[in-house]
Amino acid sequence: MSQFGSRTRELRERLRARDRRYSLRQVARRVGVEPAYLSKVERGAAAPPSEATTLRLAADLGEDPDVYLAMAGKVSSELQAIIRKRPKLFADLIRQLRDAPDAAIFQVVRVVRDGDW
Amino acid sequence: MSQFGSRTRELRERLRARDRRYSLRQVARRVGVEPAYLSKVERGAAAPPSEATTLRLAADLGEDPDVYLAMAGKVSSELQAIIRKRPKLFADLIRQLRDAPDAAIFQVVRVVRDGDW
DNA sequence: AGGAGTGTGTACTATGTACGACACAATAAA
DNA sequence: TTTATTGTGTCGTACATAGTACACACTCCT
Repeated sequence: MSQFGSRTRELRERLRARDRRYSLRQVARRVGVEPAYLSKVERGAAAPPSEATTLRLAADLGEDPDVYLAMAGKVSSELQAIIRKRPKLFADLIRQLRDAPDAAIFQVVRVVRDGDW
Repeated sequence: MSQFGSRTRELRERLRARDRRYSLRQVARRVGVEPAYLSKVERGAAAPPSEATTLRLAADLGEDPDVYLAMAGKVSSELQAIIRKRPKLFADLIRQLRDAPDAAIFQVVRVVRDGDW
């Protein structure tokens, strides 16, 4: 539904063209799941894996963890913990930025990072 | 563990002192759960309720939804959806603000809201 | 030709989530 | 003093999550 599976397969096959170590079975072994399970996930016959498994998969395929979690329909529990510490502040901020253009958000990140404000 | 239960009981009893309609049973009825269940939740014998139930409870007790969800160890699925649409941007931003003082975050909210940037 | 490696179908399962149903004793209201 | 209301103890359960185990047919080396 969120194309997590097909995207994973696409990515893996792309890597596989250059490196035979990216067969479904070998990826499954490195990631620590059964091949049959990964197969089902890639075909969308099973829901995206848990956060932990998704992260190991992202690492193996060289993908960004947050983006990959998002495709799996999740938000990193680490980020959630940060939000939960100051729920009101972060909730307001995030809703405020819901419709802001990418560039605007990026600028906020930069301003905060450079900390001269 | 996150004192969701005891806080709920405390709040409810405070309201009850002024308004008899805040008995455990009547709150449970309005919120749409069984009294036995709410009792267990308040005593910490059951985990905090689902997001939907937590929100109805917060509304009945006049509490902030985001703060109440946070006490329940959750982050609103609405906020999660916003983050998932632009995971990289929001993940960076939130991590960037993890250690920022409250006032700083609040100022970011204000700057964004007033939109003169 | 034979073995290694490949993806997949079917069946099963352990753990967690989120409650409901009912009965009970204690207290408060009429 | 009935009657109603309150909080709670015990038991059960429907559904989702996150997978495992095994067998099977196919393909690729060598």
